[in-house]
Amino acid sequence: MKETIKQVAIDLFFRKGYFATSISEIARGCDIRKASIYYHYCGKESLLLDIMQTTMQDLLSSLQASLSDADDIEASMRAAIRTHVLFHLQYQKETFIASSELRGLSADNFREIVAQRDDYERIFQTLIGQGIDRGIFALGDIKILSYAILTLCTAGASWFRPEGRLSMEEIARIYENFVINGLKAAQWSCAGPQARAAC
Amino acid sequence: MKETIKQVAIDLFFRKGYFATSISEIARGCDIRKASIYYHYCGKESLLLDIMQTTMQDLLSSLQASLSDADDIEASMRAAIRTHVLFHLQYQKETFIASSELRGLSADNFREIVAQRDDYERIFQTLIGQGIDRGIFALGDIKILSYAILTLCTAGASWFRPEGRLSMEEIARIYENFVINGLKAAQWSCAGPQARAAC
DNA sequence: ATTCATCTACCGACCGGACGGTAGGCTAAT
DNA sequence: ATTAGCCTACCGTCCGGTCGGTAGATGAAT
Repeated sequence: MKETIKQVAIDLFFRKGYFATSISEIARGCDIRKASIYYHYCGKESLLLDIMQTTMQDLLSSLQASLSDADDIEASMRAAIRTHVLFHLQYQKETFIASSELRGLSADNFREIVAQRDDYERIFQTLIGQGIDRGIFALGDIKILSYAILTLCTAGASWFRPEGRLSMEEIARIYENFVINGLKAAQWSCAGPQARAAC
Repeated sequence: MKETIKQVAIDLFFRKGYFATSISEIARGCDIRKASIYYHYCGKESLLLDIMQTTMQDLLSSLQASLSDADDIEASMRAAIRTHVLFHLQYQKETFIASSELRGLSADNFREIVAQRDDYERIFQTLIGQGIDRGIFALGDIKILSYAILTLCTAGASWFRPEGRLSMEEIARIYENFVINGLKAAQWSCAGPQARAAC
């Protein structure tokens, strides 16, 4: 039942938002009464926290798993982007909640989730930095680039429709190439038009 | 006073979210009582709608103005991206609200705002399509590319801090080049590694 | 096999409080 | 005298959360 509550909450938080979803609604979705929710969860926020914690943990371990068998920087970056996008499309509801309902958390819980998010981002920033150091990627602002890349892919969860025209794999491939080429090509923009013409 | 109410609402909706903000809070921020809000606005939702309408209108006319004196496709695309990013950084609160609080609108108002958003997106899709037709941009899925580009830049409004390290112009330039090069370079990803090596 | 205590999972009823919104009165400027 | 602009006081509703209680499963002791 605890898992049922969680799934119903994920669905409602995704569709209506955390603050616009009431405990009674969640209970109705589980076919139990409101008070029974409090046997499994000590409050509304702990439900949100639970969703966010497991999502962030799964996201992080997905990334780590995908990086374990990549041998060079570009392959790692490609794997990271690909995994990031696929995870966000596959767990669309959970990731959308995790990235848009942070305001529903009290200070302590907020810090905890943001710390996990920062750990996750740091992996990308390290990859970008290594790529730049070895001349694989063009010079650029690492933080801005990481924000751009991550939010770009994360935003996929806000417009993706599973029944849509393209499959998750197709979208992941488009994004992977878009980002990698953006990272590589960015030097053109710094070097000016003559460098571009020389290519 | 109506403008004061609007500005206070923008600030609160941005910081706490639409559903987590109460009319009394807005009134407190304006130093008036709650009931006085209803002299200027007929309800909470009409406040949100007002914010969204003016934001979408300003956004659209900004884009149109920036396109009026661009002569070729690449220049138009650059201007469009630049304007899009700058607008989202400059009117960070308003654009964040407009893109994240759509669920606060009832069906009719929702349709109205989404229609404006679609008009806006269509301009980008047309530009991408023209660029592809004339061989300036690589072949690619126009809708996905437009979503990617727009959400990428829109997301800037969610992490940008005006007091931060980089100015709005610097960020706009990074994004402009990132996207343009992504659009151009995307052919590499379709053509395979040998095409990349040939460059 | 029966008893008895304990625990799990749930329930109906209720609470204080906050919410969005309304009715009607006051006041100062026109 | 009228009206714009704001006020106090209030409404019904719904919220998150608590409480005491209970049916039924479990399990050990008799």
